[in-house]
Amino acid sequence: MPIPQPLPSHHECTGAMRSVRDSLDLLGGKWKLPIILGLSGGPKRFKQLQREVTGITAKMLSKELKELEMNGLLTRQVQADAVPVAVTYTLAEYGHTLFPVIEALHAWGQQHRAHIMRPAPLPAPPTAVAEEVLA
Amino acid sequence: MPIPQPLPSHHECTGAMRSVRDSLDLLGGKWKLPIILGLSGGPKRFKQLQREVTGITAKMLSKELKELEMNGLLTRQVQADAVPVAVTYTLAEYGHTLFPVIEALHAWGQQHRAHIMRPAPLPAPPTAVAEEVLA
DNA sequence: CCGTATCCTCATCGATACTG
DNA sequence: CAGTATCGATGAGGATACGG
Repeated sequence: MPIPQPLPSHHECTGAMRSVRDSLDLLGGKWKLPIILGLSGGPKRFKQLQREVTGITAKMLSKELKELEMNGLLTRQVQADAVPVAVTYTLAEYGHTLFPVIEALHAWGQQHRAHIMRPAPLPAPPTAVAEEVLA
Repeated sequence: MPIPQPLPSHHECTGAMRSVRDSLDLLGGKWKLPIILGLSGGPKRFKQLQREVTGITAKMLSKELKELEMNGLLTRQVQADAVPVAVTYTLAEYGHTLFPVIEALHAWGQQHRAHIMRPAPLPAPPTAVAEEVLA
């Protein structure tokens, strides 16, 4: 089964906003990022992934994986010969292009939490800390 | 009225994810970014902003502005002497720290839309195009 | 003009049970 | 193991009307 790609049109958005909304649609929701982060540690089976992404139900995991696959962010391999069937999910090359985005969100979020706790005049702008995050 | 800052605990998230969720909570939803983008063009009045952010209702605009103010991203000035009252919203210095994040979302979203249309092997990674976006 | 109050709809997400 | 089916809760967001 090839990968169809439904994209919300966001016809109401003017150019710049549309791209931002596209990203948010894909990364938003409760589980997309946790799943991607989980897979960034290497290919995983369904159940394995469910254990890693704490709290997610089979229904949600299945649904989210389907969406991520449709967008080319991960690939799905079935070993039909095994009993019971084994399915492996792998973060696609293309999925790696999300890392800068995730890193930006991570850096700002981290900085913001500190900012809220002790409102300093001008806290240092976000710096690169992505690598160990995704390790 | 000073600015209280409620922060969802995300106690279920392990370190890295929590920061990402913090950011997504703040930028997620339908209107946060459009409002910030709208204010990036300079201070605006309530009605003015509502016209700029097409489709938003007074209720949502009011609610979102309150949240953004609580997080220190914008400031609210009231000219009580004017009739009728005039209220001006300004993107705070701190709000500017979001630009790199917005830029990352914008760049990836733009790249992704192209990627979906014509799946090239390795499209050029996101490049800097933030400044004119926010102009 | 600057909002708030009320009521409503709908998508998202969770719980549980079940199938191949 | 890898999901699907069904039902139900919750909250974001919209429509409309009204108050300061």
